[in-house]
Amino acid sequence: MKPITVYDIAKEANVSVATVSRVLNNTAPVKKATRDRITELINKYQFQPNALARSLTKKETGMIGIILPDITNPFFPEILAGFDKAARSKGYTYFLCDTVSSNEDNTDQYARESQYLSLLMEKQVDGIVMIGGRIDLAKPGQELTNEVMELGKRVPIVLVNGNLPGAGLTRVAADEKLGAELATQHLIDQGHKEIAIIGGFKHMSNTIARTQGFTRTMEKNGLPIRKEWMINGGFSVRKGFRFMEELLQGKVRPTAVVCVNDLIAFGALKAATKAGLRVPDDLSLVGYDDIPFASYTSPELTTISLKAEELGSQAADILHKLITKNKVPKLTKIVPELRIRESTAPPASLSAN
Amino acid sequence: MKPITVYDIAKEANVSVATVSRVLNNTAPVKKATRDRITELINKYQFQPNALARSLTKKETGMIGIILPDITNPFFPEILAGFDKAARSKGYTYFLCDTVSSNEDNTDQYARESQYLSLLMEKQVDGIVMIGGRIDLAKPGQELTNEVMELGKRVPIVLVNGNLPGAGLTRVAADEKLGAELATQHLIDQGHKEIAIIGGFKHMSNTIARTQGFTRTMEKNGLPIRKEWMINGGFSVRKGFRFMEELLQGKVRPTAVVCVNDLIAFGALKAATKAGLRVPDDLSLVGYDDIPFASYTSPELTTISLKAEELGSQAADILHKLITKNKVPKLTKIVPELRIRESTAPPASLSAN
DNA sequence: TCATATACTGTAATCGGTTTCATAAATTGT
DNA sequence: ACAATTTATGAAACCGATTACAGTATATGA
Repeated sequence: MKPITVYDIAKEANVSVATVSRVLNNTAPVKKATRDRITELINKYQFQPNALARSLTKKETGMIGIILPDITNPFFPEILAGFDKAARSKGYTYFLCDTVSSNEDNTDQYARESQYLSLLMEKQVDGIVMIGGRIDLAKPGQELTNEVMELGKRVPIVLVNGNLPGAGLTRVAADEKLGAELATQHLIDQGHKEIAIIGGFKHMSNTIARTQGFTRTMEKNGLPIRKEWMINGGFSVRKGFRFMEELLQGKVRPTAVVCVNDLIAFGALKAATKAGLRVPDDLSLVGYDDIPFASYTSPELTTISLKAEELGSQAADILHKLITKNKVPKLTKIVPELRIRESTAPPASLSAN
Repeated sequence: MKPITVYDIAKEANVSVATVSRVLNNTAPVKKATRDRITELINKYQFQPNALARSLTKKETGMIGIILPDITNPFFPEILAGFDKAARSKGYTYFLCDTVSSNEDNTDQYARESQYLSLLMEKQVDGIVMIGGRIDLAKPGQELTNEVMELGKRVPIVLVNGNLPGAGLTRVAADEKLGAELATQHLIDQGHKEIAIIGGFKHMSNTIARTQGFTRTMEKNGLPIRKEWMINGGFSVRKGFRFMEELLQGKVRPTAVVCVNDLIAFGALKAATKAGLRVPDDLSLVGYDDIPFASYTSPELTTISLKAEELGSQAADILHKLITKNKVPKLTKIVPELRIRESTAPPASLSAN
């Protein structure tokens, strides 16, 4: 029951393997009669050339690797969907490498990235996409940077929504700061003055950028920023719940809060609801990321779309260009969009007027 | 800048490639001095053996393929997380093959499955996992069945949550009917008598099983089933919204509804909320799947956990056994669990008593 | 008609490993 | 001290394709 090979086909067709290979790849003219005879055999035996053997000589595998933190976080499947579509249309298949969700102790995400990186090299992938993880760090360790940088010399790498300062790698990224500015300005435009921002980790670049966008917009509008209204320490619904509780315990309460991501916003929504507040009547909430679930809640969540699909498809396009030795910009910025839904409204003080 | 090979190492170490291979795989004794010399060179050059070449002779790649409909549907990432963990611990890397989310016209999901199937064969994967798609059909076409069945003879295949009757393939599946029974009985236990069921497609096996569980439980409890309270035609939030609207327009309204999946439940929740109903006070809702979001809404959704992670990890374990020629049961059933949260309560008529 | 392309095909090398077989060297047992 | 193992290593075949090179047959042109 051995799988059949070009040799089997060649023998039965009374030609050499070279000729079989020629009709397989249409790489040189073959007499019609011969070609027909061969194609017929190929169909008869459902012959499929062994991709390993082919890749070994061709030095290209049509495989790429995508490394991301946690497929269970709904933001990533969105990116992946965009990536998948674009990658496939170009003939690539990809390995999914999740560095967190399969990790019980959660302690060595970066080690896991390294493992995957070298695994992918062994598998001879044509390119690698990295999303999140070490590239999300505000100040990644130099070793980590070097490791990826070295690899970048051997195989095309695209960084999505992150950076390794100094590594000089090609990136595709949402304009995080702009997104936060959009969110904050939207609240201000509605009349809010007492605005808080919650969620994220202060050692992560996206948190920093988003916070910066918030701060800058507040300042630009001459609004005060209260330190106790800037809470971080996580990205989860549970954390969002806690942060909001904390906010609600304060003597003065904000009338609106910018959440560093949608999950935090959901947690905040729950906490607010539980405390008897009505969103958006008593409190406005803006999320960030626009995961699909954002439009499933009631009220539907006003949020910032990072256009995850586009992020993914751009990553694939750019990686492809890199692989085919085309020139690409060092940084492709995706501009985020405000998605106004139901969780934001003018503050009660205003509507009471 | 060519990548270095065993030959390079061999030459510099003054040994033959065979010896290098030996220390690489620990497959035969090598004199300590020689071994040290070689390992040192391996480290020096950061040598990584080419997996293509290795796989070509070894006839095993350590790669598996996982085919699923839509990574954007939060149920699948859960499965994937479980799968990932188990698969990796056994040394596998996997190709993610999404048959829907990257598909604009959505018309040829099955064709896509076929393409992926043959692609995976070319890539010489050690095994394949299929989730959803054609295996979810109540009565899949014979051609589809045959195709997969034939493939099953050449490479191990595990079907997750689905079936191809007659193909005799190994399966891992949640007990769909039991899940629906649990959900329905829970509502009945709370005192509900007027119960509807919404969502799904009646040509799909899971919908059929879930509906059957519902029907059977209602009958067992001597409760009537109204035909107009059984609505299907989709799995999305949008559809759930519509179905619930439809339900609410009827002269008689149910006091509880079983939703064929969580997304439908979210839609139903929105529609109910919009109509001024309070869940669970005025209406109880049970979901199905227990996707992560289920506990993010308020009220949190009572639902049936199919234990997606376990489904995934079992699939990986079983596939591994198949690959390593171990015996496995034809069908591994995962028993679902009722997760009681906040969307169910006794009907108003009762609490009014 | 003869020189020159062009069409068609085969031989053998190659990709980068693993593995069988053979052989030499070092141990062991008695 | 010598046969019998065991250790250590190399030469070469092999996995299943692609492809450079070479050669023959046919076609085209002057």
